[in-house]
Amino acid sequence: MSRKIFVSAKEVADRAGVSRSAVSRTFTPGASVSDETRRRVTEAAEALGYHVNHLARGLMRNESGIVCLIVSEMDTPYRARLVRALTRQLQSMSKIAMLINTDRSDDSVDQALRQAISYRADASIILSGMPDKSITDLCLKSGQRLVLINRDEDREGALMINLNDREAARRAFIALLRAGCRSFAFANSEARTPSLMAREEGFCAAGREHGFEVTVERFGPTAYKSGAVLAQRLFTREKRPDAIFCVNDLLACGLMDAARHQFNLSVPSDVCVIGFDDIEQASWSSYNLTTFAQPVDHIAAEAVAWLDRPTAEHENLHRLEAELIWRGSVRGG
Amino acid sequence: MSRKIFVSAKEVADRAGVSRSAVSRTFTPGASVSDETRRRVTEAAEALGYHVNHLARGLMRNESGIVCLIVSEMDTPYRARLVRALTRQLQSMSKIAMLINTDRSDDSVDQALRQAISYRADASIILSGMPDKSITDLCLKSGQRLVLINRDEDREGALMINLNDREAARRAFIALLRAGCRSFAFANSEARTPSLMAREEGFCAAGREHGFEVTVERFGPTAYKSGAVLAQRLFTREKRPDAIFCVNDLLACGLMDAARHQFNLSVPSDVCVIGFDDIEQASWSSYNLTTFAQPVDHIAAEAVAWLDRPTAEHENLHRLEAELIWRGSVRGG
DNA sequence: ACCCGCTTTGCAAGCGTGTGCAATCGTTCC
DNA sequence: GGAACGATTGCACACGCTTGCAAAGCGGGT
Repeated sequence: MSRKIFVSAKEVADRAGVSRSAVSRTFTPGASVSDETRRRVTEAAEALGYHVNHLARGLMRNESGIVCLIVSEMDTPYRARLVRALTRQLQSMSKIAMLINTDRSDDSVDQALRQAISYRADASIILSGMPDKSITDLCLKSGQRLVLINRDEDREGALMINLNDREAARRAFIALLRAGCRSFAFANSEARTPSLMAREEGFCAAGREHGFEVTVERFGPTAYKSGAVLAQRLFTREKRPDAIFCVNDLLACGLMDAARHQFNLSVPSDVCVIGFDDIEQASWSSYNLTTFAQPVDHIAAEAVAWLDRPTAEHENLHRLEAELIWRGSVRGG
Repeated sequence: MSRKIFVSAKEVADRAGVSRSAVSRTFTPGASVSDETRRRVTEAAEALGYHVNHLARGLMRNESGIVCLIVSEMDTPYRARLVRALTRQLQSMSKIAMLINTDRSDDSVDQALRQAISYRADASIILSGMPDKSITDLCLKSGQRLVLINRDEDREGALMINLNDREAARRAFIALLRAGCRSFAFANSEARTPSLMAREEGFCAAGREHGFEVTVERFGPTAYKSGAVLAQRLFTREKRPDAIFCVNDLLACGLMDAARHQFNLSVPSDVCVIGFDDIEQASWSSYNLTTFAQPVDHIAAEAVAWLDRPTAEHENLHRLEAELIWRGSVRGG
């Protein structure tokens, strides 16, 4: 099949007139090599186009340098940005990202973790879906690090990075209340992910505390298209809401577009809208959406930094705050 | 550092009461194993949580199953979609994607290819940037497959998948001409990538053929924000264009938003706009942008399929057509 | 009873690397 | 001059796997 011929340390050693160990040591930081040998080795390596075989190195060192990113619908703006931030961070720590797409079925997160084990990844970072406990246990028992981002479910021994969704939802409600709104709605998808549900519950709870009923609608995937359907449902009620908190920005964009083009409502004068994620489109002037920014770079930095820290049983649940970005989709501000 | 303890074939063999070769063969499709042994091995493997070590397997087989995706600004809608399609395709051929981010400096695409070599990747797929010839030669000489997507520059031995940008640009011009436009402009970034320049040249050439001068403006990166600046430049000319072909959709969205909100122009009655890429936002009702769809799935499928085909020196330049998606940003249609 | 052919199995070599251990070499100190 | 010491270096084994090769098992035909 594939005839691949890479140059090995042996050949470099022969050309440099040293032993193979010398070559190995030259490429191992902190190993004992004289300047002269190092010079001759690097020269020979350069001439031959030698590159250390990371597969073999990983085999010996029991440390592959590979980190698996497990994610579905990775072309979603928020996910894509997170993946970008993670790869950048990983590379700056001289690790490398393996990207596993779990779009297909539901057990494919488990499949992905099996891949991670097969390639002896040092760690796996899960951005979507939730694996079975049996397989995460296997990972952890094998000594693999595990990071769950916005997954919310508990996994002893893994690092969990979650947003304070409830608190953000509460702040959203207060912002809308202060803007003079009196009829509140929450626009959700049917995904029922823990973090999405936390936003819904937080918003409803805040409503109750202030003596308001919150209308909740759920439909379809967490995407632009669902926004139109939710708009249809919300704006045809006898009591039209004047404040809508959307579970994320994509949905908010779809809802705003429907509100304007389909129901001739204007934002924010007829209805105030708040989103979540602060995707790039939220700042586009057609939307100018007030929303909560996920601290993407912060999340990525924290996840990656944790990989190199010695295991501490305690304190591996990080809860970060989402920052409210004021734009024009809410009155006042 | 990291104490990783994975179960090895030896342990499975011991538990199953067979030789280590037997377990290896059990996990090698097409190898000669009796049903009875296979059963006992799989059972033991299941119980122990055994997974073949792909690092070691790659070492022996001289085939790692790894394919590197080299890409910068991967959270851009078009790039993200391509990456998603590629990972899906690769996984369906039981290969795995390594994602290398080349956001940083300019030589980093060379660095990325060195990583690909270090991990003995079977192939590299380059979505952005252009590596030095010396390093691509090293890859090819080592037997690595190389795919360049929309890179346009020639590399003997690599698969090159390009769009017919000039032809698309020509069709864009004709579409605008038929819509009754008489004052044409091309909105470009300063990136000057070959494929972007081909769109510009194709559009200008078509204009000349029909006896029209085409105004060209270039500014900044190929992004939403640049659209506003280009709108500023174009709409403050004494002779305001009534037709603008934008080098991509992001830029077109920015330009349309500026046209509407800043210059009170309406699309398509005051100005017709065509974009390129058919990103998701192009179909959002705020934009409803007529644009050219890149055959993303087709590109991904072709790239991945080529990896398994025996080397054919000829015919490794594929030129695909972009499909014109008619929406509402051009009159008539 | 013997031989032939086929399937299955174990042995052992090898893939390219890291690293402990002992040997070598050059220096310094008494 | 000799001993002690630190810096280098080479040898050889280990990592976990695949696979060619030969041996073993087995059934059928003569």
